[in-house]
Amino acid sequence: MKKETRKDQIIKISAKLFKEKGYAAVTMRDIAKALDIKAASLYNHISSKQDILKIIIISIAEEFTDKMNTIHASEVSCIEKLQQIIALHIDIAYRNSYGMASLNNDWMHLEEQMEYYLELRNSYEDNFRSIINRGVESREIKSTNAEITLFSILSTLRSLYLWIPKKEDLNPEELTENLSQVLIDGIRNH
Amino acid sequence: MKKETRKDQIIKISAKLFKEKGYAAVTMRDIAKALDIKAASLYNHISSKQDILKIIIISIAEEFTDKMNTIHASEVSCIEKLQQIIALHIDIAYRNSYGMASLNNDWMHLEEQMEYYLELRNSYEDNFRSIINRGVESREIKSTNAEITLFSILSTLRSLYLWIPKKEDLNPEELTENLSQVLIDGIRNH
DNA sequence: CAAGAAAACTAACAAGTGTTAGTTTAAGTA
DNA sequence: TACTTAAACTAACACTTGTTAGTTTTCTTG
Repeated sequence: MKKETRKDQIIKISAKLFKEKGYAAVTMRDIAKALDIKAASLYNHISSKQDILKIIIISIAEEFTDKMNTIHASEVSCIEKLQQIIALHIDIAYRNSYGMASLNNDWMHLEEQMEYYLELRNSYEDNFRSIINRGVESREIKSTNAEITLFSILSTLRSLYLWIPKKEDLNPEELTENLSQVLIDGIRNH
Repeated sequence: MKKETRKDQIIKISAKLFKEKGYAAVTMRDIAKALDIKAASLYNHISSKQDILKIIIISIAEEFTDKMNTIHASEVSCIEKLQQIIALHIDIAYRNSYGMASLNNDWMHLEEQMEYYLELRNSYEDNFRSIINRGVESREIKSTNAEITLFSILSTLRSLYLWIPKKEDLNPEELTENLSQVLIDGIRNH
């Protein structure tokens, strides 16, 4: 375990500030003040404000895309794949809830990397859609409009970063279990 | 039906720009350019940039809170109340998807009105929670962690604004029907 | 300890920010 | 037509923005 470099600290504190106020509203002087240094000193470690955003967003997006590829390729039932996707989102949201905020809300401020980001995101969503469609074919999943199914699950998972930091009493395993229940089998009592 | 004033146009185009880039990244000159006038001319109609944001957010928040009060007080089953809430979100997202973006993402840039906004939001959420808890007591709703149930439904509904503009083929009634199905009874085929 | 590198500093820049003051033009009314 | 008001304009303001240049301090290592 390498120790935390100054650059790591900058990324971390920036992600926190970006979550609180959004990328555009955070200034280099805000970031510097949070680390108790001057704004110009940041440039010994990062090359621009854009650079900070890029590092935050692309690393998470790549992790999602990689792990989704693994899940998509694995030989388990569709329902089990969905459970693994839910666990993946919960895991990342626990480890990096600040970064998740930027991924969701600040990606439009990427410049050169925007295209690459959108490729990663589309790849992720295509795999997700493919899993659901496969599930409908094999009759594991109801044949309600598959896009609605995808939308509903994905928007819940994408919002986890807002919710997890407030509920520290719940451990990831329990949350994965309960959330899978709710998303897959609904809330109505029979 | 009063005709659209210049102020209405400013609010509308601002909401659109706020959705695309976020409140902080949109300048008064951006808004003016979209209306083909100069930035200073905006001040004949609104008193500040803050003022625009306040008008966008508070009007929607009040509508949600009002209508939620009505639903909460009505004499129908909990499941029916949930369906009405889903219909309410879909209705507003269809009518004002730009404003919904600001409500979700830019509320932290409210200043004097932030406190009031948070009151409205808390009132809304408390009513929502109360409906779910009532449903658990009456055994209409599963007794899985009620906070997870609330979170899951609410985050799907809050994301509708992102999704509705892309799926114009689907009408509101059909969407309400299908989304209720997914959120209440889940996606697993039995 | 000496030397080189890493990381902080001060000072400044050019561009862009929200907003105001004062003026001109267009629209509506008597 | 004359008058009033609404809504546009130009010009400027004080301040903030991301970033660079050049310098000094602190840390690391032989």
